[in-house]
Amino acid sequence: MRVSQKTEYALKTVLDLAQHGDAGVVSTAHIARRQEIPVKFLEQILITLKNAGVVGSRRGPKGGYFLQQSPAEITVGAIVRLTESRPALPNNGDAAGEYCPFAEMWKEIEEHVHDTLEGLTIKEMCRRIQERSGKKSDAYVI
Amino acid sequence: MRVSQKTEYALKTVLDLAQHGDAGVVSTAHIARRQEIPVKFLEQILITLKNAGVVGSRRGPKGGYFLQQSPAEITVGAIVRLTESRPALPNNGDAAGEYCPFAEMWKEIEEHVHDTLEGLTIKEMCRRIQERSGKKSDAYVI
DNA sequence: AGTATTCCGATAAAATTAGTAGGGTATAGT
DNA sequence: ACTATACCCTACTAATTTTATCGGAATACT
Repeated sequence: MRVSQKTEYALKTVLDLAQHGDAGVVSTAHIARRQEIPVKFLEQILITLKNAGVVGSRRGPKGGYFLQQSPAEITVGAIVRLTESRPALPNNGDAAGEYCPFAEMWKEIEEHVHDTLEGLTIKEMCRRIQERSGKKSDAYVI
Repeated sequence: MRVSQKTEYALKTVLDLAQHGDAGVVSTAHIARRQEIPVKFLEQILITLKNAGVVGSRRGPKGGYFLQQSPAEITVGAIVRLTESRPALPNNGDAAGEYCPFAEMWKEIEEHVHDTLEGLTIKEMCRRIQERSGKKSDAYVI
C-alpha cells in the first residue's frame, strides 16, 4: 500500500507553482532544483498536469509553467488521480459468484481516502506551511 | 496506492481456515483450490502466517494448517502488516529542514487505514458472509 | 540567427511483485 | 521399516511497475 514517487513529485510541483508563481511563470529547472526532482522526470509530470488542465505553459526563453486553476480549486485528490492511474485497490471482485467481504472493506477504505484527498486543496496546503513558519517566527520573537 | 495480491491471498487464506477448519486441519491443496491461489505461492504465505503465530501446522498425511488464534482475536490489520511489509506511505520526511504538508496528510490517512483494519476481525468477516448468505436464503424462503 | 525553454516519444535501468522449481523433513498408515 | 502425504525452505525466474534517461523537435524571445 504505497503512493508513488511520481505522485509525491506532482504534488510538490503544484505546491511549488502556487508558492512561486506569483509573478508569471516558473521554469522546470527552478522547480526541479527546489523540490529535488530529476529534471527529465519532472518534464513528464508537468506535461501530464498540463494535459489535465491543471497548469499552463509558455515556451521559449522566459517561458515556464503556471497554475491554470486557483489553488483553492485544485484538490490533492485531483492530482493524485492523475498520477496514480492504476486501480487503487484490488477489484478482486466476487470471483465465481462468491461474496468476498474484503472487497467491500477495501472499497470503504478507498472511499474514505478519496474523500479526504478531495477535501484538501492546494490552498489549504499553502496555509499549513504559512501556519508552520508563523509559529517558528513567534518562537524567535519571544 | 495498492494492496498486493499476496495480502489478498493471505486474508483469504485465514478466512478459509476460519470457515473450514472446524474439524482439525486444512491442507494447502484445499485452500489453494477453493481460493484460487497458486499452490507454491500459498505455501510461502502460510509459512509467513505460521512464523507470525497466526496459524499452526501438522505435518504428514492428514496434516495441514489451523488457526492458532481465535477469529475474534485476529484482525485484518495484523495480516496486512505481515504481508505488506514495506513502508506504507512515503516517509519523504522534511528534506533539508523543509516542512512538507503532504507528509502530515499521508500520515493521517495511514493512521485511519490502520485503525480501520485493526478494528476488523476475521470473525467479523465471517459474520458478514453469514449475513449475506442469510439474506440470500430469505429470498428463496419467500 | 541564436538561445532558452517547453514538448514528445522511445528506451533503459532499477525495484517490486508474482509465481516456479526442486528438494528437504516430519509423520501417519500400512 | 516403507511409503505416501503434506509441510518446510531456499533459491531462482518472469512479469510488471516505477523511475528515470536520452535525443531531439517545436516554439518563442532577444
